[in-house]
Amino acid sequence: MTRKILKGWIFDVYPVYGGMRLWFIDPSGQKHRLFDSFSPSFYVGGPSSQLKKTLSFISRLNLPLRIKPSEGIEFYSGETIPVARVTVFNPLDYAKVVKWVITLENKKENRSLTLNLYNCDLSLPQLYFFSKDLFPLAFCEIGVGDKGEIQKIELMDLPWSTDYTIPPLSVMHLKMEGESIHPDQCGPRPLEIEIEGTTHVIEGVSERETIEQFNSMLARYDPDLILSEWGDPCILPQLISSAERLGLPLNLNREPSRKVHSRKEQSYFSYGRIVHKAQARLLFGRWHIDVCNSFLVSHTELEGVFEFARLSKIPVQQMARTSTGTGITSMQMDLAFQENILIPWRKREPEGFKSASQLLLSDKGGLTYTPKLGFHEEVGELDFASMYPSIMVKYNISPETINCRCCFDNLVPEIGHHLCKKRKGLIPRFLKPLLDKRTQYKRLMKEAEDPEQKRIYDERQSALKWGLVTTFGYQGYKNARFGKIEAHEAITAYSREKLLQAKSLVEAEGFEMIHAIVDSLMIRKWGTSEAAYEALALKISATCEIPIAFEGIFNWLHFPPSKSNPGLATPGRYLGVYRSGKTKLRGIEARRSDTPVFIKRAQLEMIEILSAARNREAYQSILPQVTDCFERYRDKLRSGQVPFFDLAISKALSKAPSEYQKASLIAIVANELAARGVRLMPGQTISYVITEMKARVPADRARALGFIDGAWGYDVEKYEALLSEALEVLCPVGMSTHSVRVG
DNA sequence: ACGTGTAAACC
DNA sequence: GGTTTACA
Repeated sequence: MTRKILKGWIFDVYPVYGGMRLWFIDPSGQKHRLFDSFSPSFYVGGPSSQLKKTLSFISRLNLPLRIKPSEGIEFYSGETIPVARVTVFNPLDYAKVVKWVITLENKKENRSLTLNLYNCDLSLPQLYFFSKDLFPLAFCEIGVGDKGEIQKIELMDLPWSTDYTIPPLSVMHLKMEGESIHPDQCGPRPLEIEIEGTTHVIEGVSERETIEQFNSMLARYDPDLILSEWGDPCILPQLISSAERLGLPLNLNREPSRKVHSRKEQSYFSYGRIVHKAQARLLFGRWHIDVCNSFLVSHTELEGVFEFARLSKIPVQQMARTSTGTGITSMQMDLAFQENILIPWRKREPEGFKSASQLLLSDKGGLTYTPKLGFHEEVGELDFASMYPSIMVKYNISPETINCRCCFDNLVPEIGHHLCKKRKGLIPRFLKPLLDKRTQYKRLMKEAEDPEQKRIYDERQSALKWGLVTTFGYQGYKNARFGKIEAHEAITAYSREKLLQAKSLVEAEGFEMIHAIVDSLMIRKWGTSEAAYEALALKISATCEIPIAFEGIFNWLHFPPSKSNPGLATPGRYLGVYRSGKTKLRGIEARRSDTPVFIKRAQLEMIEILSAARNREAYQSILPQVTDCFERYRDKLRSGQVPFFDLAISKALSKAPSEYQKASLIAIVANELAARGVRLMPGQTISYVITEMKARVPADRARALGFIDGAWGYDVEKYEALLSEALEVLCPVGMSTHSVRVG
């Protein structure tokens, strides 16, 4: 038996008969199709008579499996309990066996006899990576037999490493020609493929030729990654169905004889909001990532997906399409797995009893103050860094440590909960290295000289930030595997205490509060130096026992009046410029996803002009320049020459088009699209241009971006009004004489 | 398979 | 005043 030694990266892993297919890429970019034997296990616990019956049933299933007495740590109690370990020899049988046990359980009438299942609802790649201590994109050395069977894997990499490398990937970019509009929501356009710096447009040819050209492109370049725009909901399904119809092969997969895996689209209701997940097309031995169908790609680029895949041990294609919540849950499950903690199948712990007075106190969330209205100079900002995760680590907040059976004296402020002092919780143990890794990336980012390296570190730290934020959110989510509402309440209770402590400290030092919200303070004492702020931050950190950082001093900071209550400012809508020249924008048009790019561009340009102002007088004297800028944009609008794409407003549907009661613009356009045969699911985003806001016939008020043509014009007056609003937030009361009113 | 509260814009 | 969407 010849034996080859390979060095390289784990690229893709999925179950095949008797084990896992493992695709490996070596430093020269060569791909290796390997096999690793693997038999996944799950655990069953519960009353022994019940357990015996169930186990004797599954042993009669006629599937190769082994049942062995074993033990594991129960998550909530921390006690070691006896369980039966069921090992399924063929991974392809695994889901079947688990399902049998679950259906058997559901048939039981007597609920008190219900069995507990553990480690049973993980995906096979996750189970494989957890049990073999490997992870996606891990660099390792592999001993391979002559049939591609893996004999030995030596890991030369760690998920917690910050200086890892990514294999050399050949990337094919796949999209429809032109602007990035959902292909279902516009007319037909030719396919555009870009690879190795060349762009190919497949245009004006038959379906057959399209498939043939696409196949030859795949054969010629053999890409590792197909990076598409709308590949999940449109391009791949169309290619696949034409190939099927014409009886042609379509070699999207590297694994021969495997069909492309399809996941159906779905809309689901989650806490009063409809979320839409587009259908997905996943490949075997090759990655397909739709940049329009990935939260992580759109917020952190590919580096964030790689970082998350390595830490969560979820394969790259799946990670790109899943939520950060699923990612962090997988990281937590991995930690539990390594410590022999049994991973609960479903959350069964009922919420602890809460009295009415507790209810009033505990459900308050973070503190929010009403900011001081208007224009301010010399305001300093202090932010608690990763406040919620720091609190969870510092106070040992975790579902199994909150209201433990032992430490009744270790009370959470305000609310009646207490926390364990004896056992370190899973969540803090998971968070500590995550917080540290993000700190490291932020430091590396500052030190890096190469801008490309800087970008990579920035994307990775930003991915970890999403992980940290979600960990807090998940504590309050009723179906979270490792979450508990009481833990959520404890975190916000501590956060309020910290902010109040910080507030009274700065006020005692003679600072005036301009604004404070959750983890951030904006304060002023005329003439305070940066060094004095740094000293103040140290003092607060010492008192509060969690780190607060000095962010900078604002040359100016403006809280515009609320539109519904002009006497008050709103906490979520402001803009300012630090002495460093950096701007901070919150809640204004330029930050909103439903603002047309034309308006965004105009507002950002006006803010850019204002960012030169160092104080009130300068701001006031620059305002005429802003007015000039505004007029330039206004004239462009009036000329009628602004492209529709720049005027498009994008919004998410909250219901099916026919269910809208009011003829809002989004309802009008959703119905227009539906009439054109576009299938729209709640949660999907649509884009439209306002054609005539006051048209008597609702259908004339707005048109879908993808179907609007030169016969239509846009509503100049309406867009001018939007532009004026974008200007207005920049004009503080008392300085407004320079602003131009349009009407 | 992410929370609650709030603002704002429209019909 | 109700409905709808978006943001922190």
